[in-house]
Amino acid sequence: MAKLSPETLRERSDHILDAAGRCFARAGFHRTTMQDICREAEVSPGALYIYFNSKEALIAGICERDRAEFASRFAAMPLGGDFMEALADLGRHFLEEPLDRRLLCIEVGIEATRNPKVGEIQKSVDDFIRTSFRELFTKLKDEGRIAPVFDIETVLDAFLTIADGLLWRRAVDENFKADVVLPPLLHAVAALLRPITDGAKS
Amino acid sequence: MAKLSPETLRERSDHILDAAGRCFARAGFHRTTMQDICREAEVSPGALYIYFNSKEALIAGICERDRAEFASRFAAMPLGGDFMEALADLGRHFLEEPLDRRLLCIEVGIEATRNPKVGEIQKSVDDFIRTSFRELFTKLKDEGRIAPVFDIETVLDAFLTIADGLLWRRAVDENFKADVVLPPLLHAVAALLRPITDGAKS
DNA sequence: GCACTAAAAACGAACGATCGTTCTTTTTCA
DNA sequence: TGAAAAAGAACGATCGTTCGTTTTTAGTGC
Repeated sequence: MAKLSPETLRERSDHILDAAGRCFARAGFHRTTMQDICREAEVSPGALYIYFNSKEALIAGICERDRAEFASRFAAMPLGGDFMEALADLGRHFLEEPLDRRLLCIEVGIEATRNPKVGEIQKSVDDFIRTSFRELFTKLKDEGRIAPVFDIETVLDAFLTIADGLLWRRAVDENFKADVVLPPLLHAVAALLRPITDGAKS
Repeated sequence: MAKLSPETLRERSDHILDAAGRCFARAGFHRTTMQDICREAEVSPGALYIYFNSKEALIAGICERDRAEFASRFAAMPLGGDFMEALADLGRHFLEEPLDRRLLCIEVGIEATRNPKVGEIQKSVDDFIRTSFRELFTKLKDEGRIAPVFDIETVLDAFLTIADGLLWRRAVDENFKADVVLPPLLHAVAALLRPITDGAKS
């Protein structure tokens, strides 16, 4: 008796995760202390350790949640109609995220190269994104709506590299302006995909 | 009397910096301990602190040296003749760096967002690179060798974002293959610059 | 060229601070 | 009221750094 309801448990765990996310984004994984997170979440160490039994678990938790959110947001993107316009929308949406999340994204990416557990989580997002775009590009090619000069896998590599450039720059460059870079980058991507408009070459 | 010659001092300081660089690349700035660096350099803490009086100084030293090396290497690049070929060379050269340096590059970039001293160093590299390419693109445009659709500054932003994508991916993606991504990315960059070949539009 | 010397360089045990984590106590709630 | 949840002082480990000691080194007189 006196066990908190699953919803309450989930609520408090999320609350701590939120606080941890802010701390990690602010100072990086290895410079934020457990005390920092406790202070940010207004929770005692004892309470924190009920929900996460190590700092590692907290990092993994952040990564996992970040992954899930990104995947679901990405999956909800409508890539059916005018796909170049949809890509632009995706880009804009992607670049409107708060600074917290931007830095966290980078932080996770680096941690993934050194922490196997985080590495696995990160890999699953990467695979998800790659697969999603591969399917899209393949479909578009099969339907004759694009005529890429390079094969799909190569175009995919280049496309994802450009996307990573945005990922990096939006986090690191304080003067970053989405509406400036997005048009030329979409132009560059169009050169890779070579979309067919009205059956005539562009 | 019995003071070491400036060359010897420089030698040993470089030796420590080398070791620190390897450690930092391996585990990141904030997870490598001074003991790690001492072990790697085969030097006692006391000796290390003669050459660098804090961990901060060591980080700044690494950044500074990295910056200088990159700048000089970049400045030595021949961008005179066929500039698309020169860009390809630059890219290949850039992507052949050892993994150590790749991860260090990313590490420095993040540290720059949180450590003012590193931030200044990083900014000076960024400015140098941006200025170099701005001058190149402006010259090419004035000479009628390129006909970009967007203005120079916008093209520059997009170009540097793509370059950052390479910077990130070559460090983080273990399956990264330079010879696969480089051709399509150069194709994309060409779409931005629109080089003029033999006076005819491509 | 060789002992001698004084200062610089290097050593490495040890310091205080702070880290992640635990544990005893107190509070909260079904 | 009894067990779960939260609190927060305290733990051992480890961090960056220091400091008393030893070793090395370049200059000196012979």
